[in-house]
Amino acid sequence: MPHELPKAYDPAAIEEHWAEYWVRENLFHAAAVGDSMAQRNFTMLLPPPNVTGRLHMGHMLNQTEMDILARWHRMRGDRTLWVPGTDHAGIATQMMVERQLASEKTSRQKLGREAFLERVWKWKEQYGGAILEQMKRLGVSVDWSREYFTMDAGLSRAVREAFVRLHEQGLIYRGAYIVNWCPDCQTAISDLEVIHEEQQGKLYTIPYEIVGSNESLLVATTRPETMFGDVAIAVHPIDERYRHLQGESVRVPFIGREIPIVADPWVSPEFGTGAVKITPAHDPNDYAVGQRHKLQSINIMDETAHLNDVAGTFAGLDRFEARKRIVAELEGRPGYSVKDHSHAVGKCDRSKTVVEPRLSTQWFIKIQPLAEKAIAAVDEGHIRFTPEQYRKTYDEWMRNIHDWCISRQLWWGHRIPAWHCAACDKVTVAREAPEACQHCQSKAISQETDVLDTWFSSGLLPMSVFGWPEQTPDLAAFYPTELLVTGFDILFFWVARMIMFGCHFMLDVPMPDGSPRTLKDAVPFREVYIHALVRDAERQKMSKTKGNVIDPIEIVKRYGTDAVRFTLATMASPGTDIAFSEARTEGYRAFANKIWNAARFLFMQRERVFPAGDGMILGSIDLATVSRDQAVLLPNPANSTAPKQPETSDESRLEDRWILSRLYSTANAVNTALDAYRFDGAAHAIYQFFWGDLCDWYLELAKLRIETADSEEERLLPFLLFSNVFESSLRMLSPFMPFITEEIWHAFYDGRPPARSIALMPYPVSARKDIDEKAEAQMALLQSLIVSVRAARKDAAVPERESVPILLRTDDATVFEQNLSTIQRLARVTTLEVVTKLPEGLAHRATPSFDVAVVYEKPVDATAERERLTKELAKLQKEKENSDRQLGNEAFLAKAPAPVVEGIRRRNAELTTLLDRTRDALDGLPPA
RNA sequence: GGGCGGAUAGCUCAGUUGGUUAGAGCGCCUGCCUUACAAGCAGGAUGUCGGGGGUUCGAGUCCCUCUCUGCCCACCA
Repeated sequence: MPHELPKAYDPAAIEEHWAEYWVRENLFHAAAVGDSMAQRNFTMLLPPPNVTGRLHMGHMLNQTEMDILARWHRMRGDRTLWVPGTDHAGIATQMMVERQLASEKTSRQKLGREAFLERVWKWKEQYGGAILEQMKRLGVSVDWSREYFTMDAGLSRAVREAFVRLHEQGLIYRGAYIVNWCPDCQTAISDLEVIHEEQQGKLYTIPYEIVGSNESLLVATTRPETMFGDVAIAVHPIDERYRHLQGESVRVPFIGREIPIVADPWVSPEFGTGAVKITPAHDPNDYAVGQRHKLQSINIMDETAHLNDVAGTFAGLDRFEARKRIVAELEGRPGYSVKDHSHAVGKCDRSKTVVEPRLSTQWFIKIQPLAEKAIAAVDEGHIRFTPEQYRKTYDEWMRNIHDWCISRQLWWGHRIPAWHCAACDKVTVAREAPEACQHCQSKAISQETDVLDTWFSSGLLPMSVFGWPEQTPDLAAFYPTELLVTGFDILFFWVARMIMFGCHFMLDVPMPDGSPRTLKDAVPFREVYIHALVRDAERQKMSKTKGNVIDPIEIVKRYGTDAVRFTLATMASPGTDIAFSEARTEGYRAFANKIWNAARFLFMQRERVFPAGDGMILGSIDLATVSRDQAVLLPNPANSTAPKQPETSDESRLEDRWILSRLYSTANAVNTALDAYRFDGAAHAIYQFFWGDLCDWYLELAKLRIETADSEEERLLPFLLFSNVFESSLRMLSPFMPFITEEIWHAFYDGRPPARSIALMPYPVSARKDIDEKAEAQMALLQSLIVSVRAARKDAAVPERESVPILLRTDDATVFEQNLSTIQRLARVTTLEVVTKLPEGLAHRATPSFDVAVVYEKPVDATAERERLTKELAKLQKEKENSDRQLGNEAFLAKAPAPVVEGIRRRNAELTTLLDRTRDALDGLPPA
């Protein structure tokens, strides 16, 4: 039974089936062993989505790009591995579960650490897979057998190993420093997690009473509530205004503590009053000043940013409430003033709470030694960025890097493998829980309660997913990965950290052949492709608060995954954000529909050419690996009784040679574009070829040839050729539109496909010899004539179905005479007569190579024609003038390369002809 | 404060190392239900390439400058 496609293309009806099929067949599994060593690797890591995540448009763009590349590489024969997984997302997940607990009128504190963690794991099991399920629906060609979670046993072991090694190497230290504290999340966060927002605030000038004087020193601050932590007032050493006060003291308002006036060059005399309050426990600059002057630090707030007892009567107040009260009480004091002041405020990336700089004991990575290798890796070209500008961004950041605060006061995450001793107060860092303190052997030890920053574990992924620190076959086979595709938003969070960790740890792992590893092979990936942001159709950033978030699954339901993928691919030009437009998607659904219907045409013709019942199956004639001439001659492997195929030669029809040449040109364009991550270029080339060349021209011609054929042979050739080109096109399209191509491809082979999936077939490639420039040029001429005739017919208002004679004036009519039947069929022409002069009054078109007129009794609309020709004439004249000017320019003739001059000469000659003909035609019109 | 982008047709965007007539999709106009497809076919209109200056035989493309706009980084209270 020949395979039937339903009349209407319905993505919903086919996509789910194939999505499941690909997973079930484990189609995209890559083995670490067994493959030929000659094979090239193509390995990528999926940027792990948060377990709390739902798929958004950014994911879909990222995954579409990765999937196109993965499928393309796989079809080109590379050993392709794409590893999926999810991230435990410390803060996000903990907050999610805490919210759930709150709705049950309980809290993590009430549950206790252990019960809470159990609860999070339960939550993870229940909801954590949602995003992966969504990915499965999108059909991404990942290796599901290698799916990981960042808190899996193996990956957790890698985290401990990395921590312990860094500690042993003296690159991890613990101490009290000013950190970014989020009072809402109640944990320290890294610099990267703080987002600075310009804000309209106030600058308060506050009088501090000078000890032993009636006068006051005026101090400007944006944060009056921190005054209780003041330990000094600083002025610039050479500031004349305050020189006499250096060494004196002032009293902190409200609490009356005496603090010294110190001189420090960090103070800028121009700002505010030139006198700065120093609050080491709550400001990084002040902390530095405090260190220089050996001042103490006074912490005035608790974890929730409420003032503590130091604040006297203000104790217990929230920091902002305290500010209000303080300001109210200062109101009216002599010297006190307020003015507007705009400044950047740091907020917690997750909770949007204003970050409180706070002195606290945390764990840090001494980052400089890691950064140096990471800088070298990129400098020496072991890692390439696309677009290239990100290399600079990366470099800039890496060179100005600060130590990384890696401890978080959370429960969900990798608990720091350090044990505090109650006896000697020292810390034991170990891979596994120790029996006793390594310093004093006391058994009174307890594990550090802090967990690690989530990015610590994700930074290790390129190693840990392959089994590091074990030297596994996977690690040997797949490290380093080839490519990382990601958004710029996690360039520092993730990309930079992976590079630092990879370059640091992997140097110690020998190469598979036992030789020592150098930086070149220690890098976690060789290329980084940074993609754009997906915005809404109005170029607005998508956000929940704006309510303009586009749910990819919704869009996919309406238009099909293939159409959405194709939309993203065509719009993905590097460096520019994507304004996602449904109108565009609608257009590409139409494209999918076009493919669908071309397939239906093919299958209907197959029944006609090979009447039902003879079991005729088309062979897989692989145009990718055979030359143009062989393509048509290949025997059909599926049926030895296949009719003898007609021979092709130079006398074969123009359109046949042309469509093959176009197929190869397109394969070339697509491969070149994908090599440079130009998804847009690749998608456009395929679109143009499939619709513009194959369907609009070749299919139309083939259809007419099959219908009017006199013999079996005449019918067979266009059909087989169309069939082959179509099958090649499916393979070419497959990475972009995996679903529809899979469906049609299986139908094409009528249930007996040469492989389990089109995704396992070879990708079309081409060589220069496959491209027939002569055929492409001749066909272009022929197309130009047909289009001209159609246009002239329209001018003359010839009814669509009526055929008319045409008159042609040309120097060389060979191509037209050889392809008369093509012209007759596609332009509805009866006879073609070559003349030396066109009669006046007929609808006509002029081109550089020919003049053509349609013979039709109805006269042309003289007014409309005059208008058109006048406009045309003006345009030609302008171009002619330009061209004349250039050719009259000695400097141009002398300096411009010969081909350019030649081109302009040729064009100038054409213009002369065109101008003459257009003038003639205009003169030939009846007077207005 | 430092750095990086963007400005091309009504809309969203391409435009390779400067080189002949600046392109695509959508939208728009006209005519067609031609048995693969009206999610279609055929034909058509549309641009002082943000402003100004410069380099060059030649600039959408290179340089300077201005205007508008987006983003990243940053410890000035």
